[in-house]
Amino acid sequence: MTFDEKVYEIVSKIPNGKVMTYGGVAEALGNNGLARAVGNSLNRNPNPIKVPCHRVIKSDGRVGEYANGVEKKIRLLKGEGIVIKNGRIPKEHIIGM
DNA sequence: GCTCTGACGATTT
DNA sequence: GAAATCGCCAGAG
Repeated sequence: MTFDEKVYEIVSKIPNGKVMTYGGVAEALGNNGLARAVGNSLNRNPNPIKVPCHRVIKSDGRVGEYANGVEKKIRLLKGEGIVIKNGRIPKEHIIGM
């Protein structure tokens, strides 16, 4: 299992209507501050269907970036019931806090 | 094996 | 609150 595989596994475990920070995914992997590496793996986005990469946001609550387009990412999140305020997501939606 | 680069994080000013 | 700085790990050249 490569690093990317682990990332996809964690991200695919995120329930509908909830989101997780890059740092949160990193912690779930067993490491702590490798948020960049997590986002990097998602950036290659090998399987955008299996892995809801749009449910992964920054620790600040902002959606961060998206290979498909930030606007698209926000739209998907809103479509799942996520409430975005001023481009930021309430921590209530974030898992692991 | 070294050196960038990157969907980031936390601290400090 | 916003901008700048340093640190972080993984992949590509």
